[in-house]
Order: sequence, then C-alpha cells, then structure tokens
Amino acid sequence: MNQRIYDSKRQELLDLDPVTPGEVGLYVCGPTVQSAPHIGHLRSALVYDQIRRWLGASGYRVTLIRNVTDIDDKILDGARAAADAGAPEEWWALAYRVERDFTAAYDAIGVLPPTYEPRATANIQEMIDLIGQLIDRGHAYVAEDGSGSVYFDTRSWPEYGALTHQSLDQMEDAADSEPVGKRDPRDFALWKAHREHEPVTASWASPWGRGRPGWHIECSAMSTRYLGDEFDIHGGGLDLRFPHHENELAQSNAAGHPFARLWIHNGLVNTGGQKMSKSLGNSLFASDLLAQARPIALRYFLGSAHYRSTLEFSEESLAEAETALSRIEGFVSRVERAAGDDAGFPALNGTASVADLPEAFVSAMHDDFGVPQALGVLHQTVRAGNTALDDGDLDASIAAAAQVAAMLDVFGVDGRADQWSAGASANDDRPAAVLDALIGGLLADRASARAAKDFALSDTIRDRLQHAGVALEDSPTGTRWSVT
RNA sequence: GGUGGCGUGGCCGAGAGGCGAGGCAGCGGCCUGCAAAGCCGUAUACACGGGUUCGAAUCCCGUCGCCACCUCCA
Repeated sequence: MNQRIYDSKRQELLDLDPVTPGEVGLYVCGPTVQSAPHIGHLRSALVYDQIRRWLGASGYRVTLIRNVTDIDDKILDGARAAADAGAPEEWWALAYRVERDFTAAYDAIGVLPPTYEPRATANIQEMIDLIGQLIDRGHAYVAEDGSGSVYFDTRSWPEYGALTHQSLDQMEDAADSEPVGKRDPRDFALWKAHREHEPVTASWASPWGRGRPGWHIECSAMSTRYLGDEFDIHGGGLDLRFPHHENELAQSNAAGHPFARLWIHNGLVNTGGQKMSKSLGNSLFASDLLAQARPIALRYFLGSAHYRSTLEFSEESLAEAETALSRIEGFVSRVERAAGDDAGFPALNGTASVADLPEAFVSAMHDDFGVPQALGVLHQTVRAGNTALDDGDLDASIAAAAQVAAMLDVFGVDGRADQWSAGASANDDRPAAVLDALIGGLLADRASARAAKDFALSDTIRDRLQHAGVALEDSPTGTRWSVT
C-alpha cells in the first residue's frame, strides 16, 4: 500500500511520490529563536519526528531539514529590551541561548535531531543569490524609496495565493507598518536594508547595500540548498500557511523552482478552547510541562492526536496519557518478568520496520499517518497480550510484546530505549540500592505478617509505603513494588 | 469581505453510507485475606432541521454554535 498524505495545497489525499524513489526529503519550518519554547513548538517538532520515524520504518531514507531562524525583528527587539532593562545581551547571544533551550526541550521529549538544522545566518549568500534571480526575472524590485530594501512583487506573480486559495484582491488590506517604497501593500520584504538603530552585526553586504534577509526567503533558500529545487514534503504549523508558506511558494516558483510536492500543516495546541499565543499570554512553556509530567508521558500526550487536528491541552488529558502509557509499560514489564532473560523484545532504538508491526497499525499509518487509529491497535495488542499472559500462553504474550515494542519504537515512547536512559547511566545508583534494601525489609515483614494472617499489620505496612509513594502488587511469585 | 476547520457517549479521541476504534473515568463480575495489577461484561454517541437512499454519524441543502488564518507566531 502506498503512503497517503493530505496535501494542504491541493486539499486532498495524495500518494507520496518521491523525487528520488526510496528517499524522502522533508523540510520543516523550525522556530524563530526569540523566546522560550512552548507546547506548540513541541507538538510541531514531535509531529515531524513521528512522520520521520514512520517513513524510516516504512523503508524510506529520510532527510529531515528543520531550520532555525536566528535573525529576525523579534530577536533584535529582544536584545534591545534586554539592554534597556540593564541586562544587555547581544542579539546573536540571545538567539543562540534560546536555540539551546529549544534543543534541550526537543531532546527531553525524545525528538530526534533532524538530519541537519541550518541557521538562517549561515545561508545569507544563498538568499542573496535567490533574491538576485527574482529581480532578474522581474518578480522583485529594489524599494522605490531609496532605502535599499528589496520586495517581492506580488502583482507580477499571478499564482500568488495558490497555497491558501486566496486572491490578492479579496485579502484584507495589511495594516502595514511601513508601506514605504512598496508598489503594493501585499508585497513583502526579501531584503531589509540596514537601519541606523540596528547593530551592524545584524547586517550583511549585498548588491543592494548592507541589510538582513526578510523572514520568508530563508526557507526558500535553505530548502533548495539542502533538498533541491524540487523536493518531497514541506511541513510547518498551520499558522504558517499564510503568509509565510504562501510567500515561500511564490518566491521559489517565481525563481523557477518546482518546490515542494506536498504541503503538510500540523494543527495547533489550544488551552481552554482558545488558541495559545504570545500575545494572549496563555502560553504553556516546555519547562513548566516537563516539570509536571514525565517527559515520555508528555510525548505520548502530544503525539496521541492526529497531526492535523487541534490538540486541546488540559491537565486531565495529560494525566490520562500518563495512565495509558503506564498501562502499556505495565504490560511490557509483565511479559519481561514472565519470559525472563530470553524475552526477545528489546527496545528497538529506531530500527522497527513494517515486518515487525501489526497490519492494522501499518495501514493506519499509511493513511495520512493515522496515529490515533494506530494507537488503538497498540492498546488492543496490549490487551490481547495481557489476556494471553493470564491464560499462561507465554509465546503469544511474547509475540504481542514484540509487536508492542515495535509500535512504541515508531512512536518514540519505548521507555527502555537508549534515548530515554541517556545520562541516567552516569548517575549514582547507591540511593536506589539503599531504597531497595529498605523496602525489601518491609516487604519481608509484611510477608511474615500475611503468612501469620495478621492482616492488620500487613495492611499497615502497605499503607505506609503507599503514603511514601510506593505501590505494591502481590502475585503468586511474590510482591513487587514501584514508585508512583 | 475572503480562506479553511470543527461540533461524536461523563471526559479525551478515531471513523466516514450498513457490522458501536481505542483510552480515561463509572458500574457489575473474575482474581485477591483485602487491595493493586490484569481479565471479562457493561453506553438507546454522533449540534439542529430538512432531503437523497432499502439503509446516513458518514452524502446533499439549510440553520445554529465554536475556532483558525488574511498582522509576528509551531
């Protein structure tokens, strides 16, 4: 079966038809590193991480490019504000610091590094070249106010609006802050002339004088540089469709590039039924979320809805995700204990392939990355495996566990994988040994009490452990404990 | 004004002409000394009104409500 993907430009499901058979080039708009990462950034990165993992499991060689916008108005504003507040920080230091915050947050929830992560500031020449081509072809012009800025000439490009199915004439007039030098209010900046109040470090030499790139041109330049004039998939948040992606498409096509074959747009995250955004001040920051949930549970939560749907955040939903994931982990642990050393379903660390996966899971994923349906298959497999275990059918439970491990691998939520234990191995394990000895002693006391039918005592021990955050599970082969 | 999306059982969340995904919570049962974990069972669900059809949550028309984009935003 072919991989079906909803193309938000043509607004229909299409077959993935790679430029180079067996390979997929995926370009995703990454963040502007101006302020701390929030839940929406995590969701977006996670969506493409899931897609990338799945395409990899399907046998494609995936090249994932996710850019970093490290020069932009907001970054310069941020640096200026820091200076005004008496805590100066250069714009490039601010961008780099925030970029590291993003990387840390991505790492925390198991988002694998892209194949490459180009920075806008490292691709200025490519942008200048592209702008030059646009001028030569008559689709861009140097500002008519003598400033040295360069604008894209939307009126020269009849297909402008093709991505979002809008016509220039029907659009609301942009409340443009500086229409100076534009032929039309909808024309957008390709190159912004350097201004007096901006740091010289934020400007580069160009045929039109010193300046810095406009926002949209970087993605056209970098996707082309790393993936070619024509590539397979372009992704990004739904909020980027217009104007960002519309402008990218116009620029690249006007420069003679076929550009992306498919456009993917991921849904946004809402809180309290409302869009989360900086201006509304209702942002859920990655740091807060990571403090209130296990990172792997946060990943499960963020990745559990279909990538195109709006994800409604609530503490309850996050807690439910934790419960659901625990159930799955509980099954894997049960089978591991039952099967002993020759369990045969280790963490796959990204090596799962379709052969390891249930057919229903594979077809759900082939159908526009039907993660929610695929999760249904995962839970069904868990239940069937638990039943097999209860029935004493070890082989069947191991087979189910192997499939579960493969599905967890595709979703990146196998807690046993190296990515979740990286760093943990270096930790001091002595406290754990102490805890184990202490609890082991209490469990022995409780076992004696139970043998003597002194249930008052045995329950007291259990209650105390529970209050301390230790859950007990009795079984014919003994009592297990775990930290809740 | 333009573009797009959504409204499914207590909650989350799939599906998309006929067989009620899945998770969470609840209820009943099995298991257990009691629990926990697990298993089994358990729901007159598809915003409203029309229409098409043998049959509609699913298609068509209309109505209502909600949201997003057209301005920096994942």
